Amino acid sequence: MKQHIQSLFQHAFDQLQADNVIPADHQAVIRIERTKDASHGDFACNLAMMLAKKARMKPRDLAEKIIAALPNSEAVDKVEIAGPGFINLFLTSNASHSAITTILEQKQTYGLSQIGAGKSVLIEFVSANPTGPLHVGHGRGAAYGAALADLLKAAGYNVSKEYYVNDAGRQMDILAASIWLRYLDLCGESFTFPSNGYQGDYVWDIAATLHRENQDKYRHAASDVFADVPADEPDGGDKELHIDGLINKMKQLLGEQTARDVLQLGLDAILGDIEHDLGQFGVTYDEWFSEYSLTSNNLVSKAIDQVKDGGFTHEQDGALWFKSSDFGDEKDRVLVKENGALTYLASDIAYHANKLERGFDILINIWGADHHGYIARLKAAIQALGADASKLQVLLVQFATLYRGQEKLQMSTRSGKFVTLRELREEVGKDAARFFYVQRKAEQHLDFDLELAKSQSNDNPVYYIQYAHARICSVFRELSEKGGEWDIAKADLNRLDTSHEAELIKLLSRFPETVENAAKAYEPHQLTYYLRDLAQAFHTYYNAHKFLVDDAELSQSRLSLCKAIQQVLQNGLTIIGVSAPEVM
RNA sequence: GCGCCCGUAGCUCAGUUGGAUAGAGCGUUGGCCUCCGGAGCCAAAGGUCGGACGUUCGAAUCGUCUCGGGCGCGCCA
Repeated sequence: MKQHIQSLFQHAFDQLQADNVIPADHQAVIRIERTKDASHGDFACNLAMMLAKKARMKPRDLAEKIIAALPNSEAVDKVEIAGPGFINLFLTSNASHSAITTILEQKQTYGLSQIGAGKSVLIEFVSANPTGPLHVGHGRGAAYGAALADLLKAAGYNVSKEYYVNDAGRQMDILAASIWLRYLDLCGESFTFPSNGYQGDYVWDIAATLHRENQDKYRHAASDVFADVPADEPDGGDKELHIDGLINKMKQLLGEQTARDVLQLGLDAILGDIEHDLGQFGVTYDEWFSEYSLTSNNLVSKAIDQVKDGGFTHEQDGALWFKSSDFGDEKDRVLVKENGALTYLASDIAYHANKLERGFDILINIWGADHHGYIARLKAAIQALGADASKLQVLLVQFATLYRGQEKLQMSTRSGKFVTLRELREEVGKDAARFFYVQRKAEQHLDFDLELAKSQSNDNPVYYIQYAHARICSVFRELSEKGGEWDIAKADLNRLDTSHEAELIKLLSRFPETVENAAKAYEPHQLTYYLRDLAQAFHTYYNAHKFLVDDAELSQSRLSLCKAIQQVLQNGLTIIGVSAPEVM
């Protein structure tokens, strides 16, 4: 409908240019807006005010000429000039009601858009180190990423979701060493666990598996393991040197391959746990991309060579540097350390080279806000690889602060209260968690109140919206219990003439635009506000009018409207990963 | 010190990309049918959009400066 209106104005604009009212070379973007106030009609256009200067006319005079040039349309009831020169359009009731029939015909596909047709997007999100279970801090990235993916799909994009698994590097070695040490403990060795090792219970669980499957096969005397290893921090040494010494000793005593096997066992267990957790959270991936696969296939050194061949590196202090400052980064970054080891950036460049090779049109990375300093160097890398920096969109998600009512929860591992995403889900439920995480714009700090998320009242927007859906379902249950049946053929939508109904129909017709705007801006939160508005309008309607009335034509008309509302609530909730229950 | 994000009602936040009288929820106050689900509805009160200057027909929105809060500035990942 909006497009139809726009084409009318475009026609008028062309006409006025032909008549030399507006300079022929002038280009104008015609914007049609929804009105806020019903007295301003359904749509408004500010074209007259935009062009007044060019046409050397008063806005209101120009508006009259524009209106005179507007082609006739069956959808438009009347046109008015208002305020400083707005042109307001009022739709005919038939045109308004067409939204209902459209929704009932298109069902689940109502609201889908084609603005992304033919474009492919890779969304990488969460990508937490597989060294332990997911934290509530990861939840926001998970909920936002999944909702954004579904939103972009709804807008017609071809979307792939990916989790980058950091299964190479020092953190993984520390995990492997932690598992092996716990295993040695289970074998009966006694020693002090390193202060920098992973202390969580899940490490014990993995060690127990290792012990169950291999008995004492990988056992070495603690005295051998700790011989010549630098002292730990509590003993006056350095915790980093201590753990590195233990890692080296593990590789030496077990051999590289066996050490990798231990690592792999831990990795599989933890990653399996993460995948299961996210699955329960309604978040799934198309690809789990292994960082280790990059190194083992030599892709990292290949990527470094590519950057080097482009002339974007230099050597200094025995290290190889990437001249990212050539592309606007504050300073250059190390790719290969003095000791020959690769930096995280090096494998990240290889990873993004791989993403580019796979031919995506848009690469979206969702990161925690604390990583914003990293954006410039990665964008620099994209350019060094010969691609356009704008291809990479890094979306930052601010931190969420957990509250229990007034009480702010400390999310430290040590406090032991409420740390994992699983606990959050178990406490407040998937729907509430998903909704709360996406109801704020990503760049807003989020206060997540557990009490509110659990409360069953108007305070809680999730239940409020779901309740609207369930209520409609309940009306139809009541209808069939009374032996009635919904049949739109027996409806006359012109009977929907109350202000409540006009408001609802207007909201329903706005859904496709809302999806489009939210997708363009990467802002799923726009949907949460839309859904709340729609639910509220329905609850108001419900209290003001009865649907199951003796007047069959009226009753069928109202039921048709209800059915359309139910459909849109369902479509919207689905995009943000929240269920639309028939009973609550 | 430099960079990024945020400052809107007592609290938590929207604000259709520069439009008409700045909107919701919570909280406060007062109301609602023996009725299709009260997890609901109606109403009232509540504002110098952090501040200043600028851009123009028009600014919460754009620009400069300034104040306040969060985060980041490793040969860590």
